[in-house]
Amino acid sequence: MTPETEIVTTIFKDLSFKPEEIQLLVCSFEKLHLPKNSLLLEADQQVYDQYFVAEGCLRTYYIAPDGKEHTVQFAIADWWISDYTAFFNSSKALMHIECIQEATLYKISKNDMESLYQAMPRLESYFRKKMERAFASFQKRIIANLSQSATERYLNFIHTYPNIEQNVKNYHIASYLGITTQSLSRIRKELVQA
Amino acid sequence: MTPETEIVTTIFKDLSFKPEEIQLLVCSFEKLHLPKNSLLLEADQQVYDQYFVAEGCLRTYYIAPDGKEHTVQFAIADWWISDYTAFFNSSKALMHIECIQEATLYKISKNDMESLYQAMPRLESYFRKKMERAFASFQKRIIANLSQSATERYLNFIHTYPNIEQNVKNYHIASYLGITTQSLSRIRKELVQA
DNA sequence: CAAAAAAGTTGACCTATGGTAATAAACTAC
DNA sequence: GTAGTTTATTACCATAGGTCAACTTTTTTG
Repeated sequence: MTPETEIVTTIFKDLSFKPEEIQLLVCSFEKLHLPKNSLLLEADQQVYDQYFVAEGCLRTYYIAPDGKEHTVQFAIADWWISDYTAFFNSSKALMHIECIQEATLYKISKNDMESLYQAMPRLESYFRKKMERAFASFQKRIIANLSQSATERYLNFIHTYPNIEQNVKNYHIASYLGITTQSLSRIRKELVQA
Repeated sequence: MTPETEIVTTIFKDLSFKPEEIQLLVCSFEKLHLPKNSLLLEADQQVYDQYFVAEGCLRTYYIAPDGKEHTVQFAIADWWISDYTAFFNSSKALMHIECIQEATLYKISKNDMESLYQAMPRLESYFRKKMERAFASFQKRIIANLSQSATERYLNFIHTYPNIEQNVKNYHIASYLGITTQSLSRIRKELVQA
């Protein structure tokens, strides 16, 4: 396996490709390394790309007018990350993306994605299904936010994403759950005592 | 225009089709009428279908273990509705779908959808893009739930969905916003006074 | 149109979570 | 290993929104 084809087998584990397809895929992606605490994207920037996380941990967060941060998404190995609202509309980012753990990413532009879809319809199927799963999990999160207490949401989070919990600070988790770090701290204390 | 092709031009306004494609589409959809207050879907039922709303108003809601209802989605003309988590996974519904205003729907099964995607890849593009927009709007809702007060979310709702507001009860809106009817009532009172 | 049912409002009180601030603990870097 | 910085905890008070219960208004139905 050449270093180039590594990209393809890493990102599209479940698919197989003809040599010329591999060539096309390899040309569409760009590998990049990101140090801890760096910003991959800032609000108001034009969003051309989405990123596949090969290694590391990142988060997408929104800064409200009052200055408070709200984490919308974490991403660890095998996840995709971007400001998707902006990416899909080719518009400017509302959110920031921060590297939480030193990361290796594969970047691809929206234009190149669309070309790949044209060239390989089964790729479009693949991403449509990914999109469907992402949609379903966001829907679950909305339900959770509407129906559960902060304690329930926290338990649910550490149960569902144990690999993320290990990589991120408690204040990242708090901002994902929609509570303050102080509240999370109280919740954690109660859980230890119980 | 025959009554059959009406389905196609209603649902896929932006696309054009060959006669044999229209035939295929027409065979895949089933038209149905739904009276006000009826249930289109109940939790625990197997979900095979999604529905295009030609007319009327429906809502998808989740009933939490404590018995409280949480509205996840409204749908008016031109929207699609289902329990998508269950539809995508061909699993059992977590949610209920209720007809709020007498409705005309076009129903299609997941299997038929997949066949259509095979036969017409541009249909898959069409739905992938729809999915992307739905994903983006759910993301915005998560951000709103995390960062805004109940009053802000209410104002945002009536501004964004004036056509829905007219069709639904206040307690539907409250359950969509994640507050009680009493709180919504207080919020409305304050807004009138201000 | 009258009665019944459903929806919406209001008030008194309660609770989960937020805000501020001080402190402690855990990392980081020299 | 110590100083400095970042992160987490704790305490005390404030507040948005929830709960319960009564009441009013609107809608539905015969």
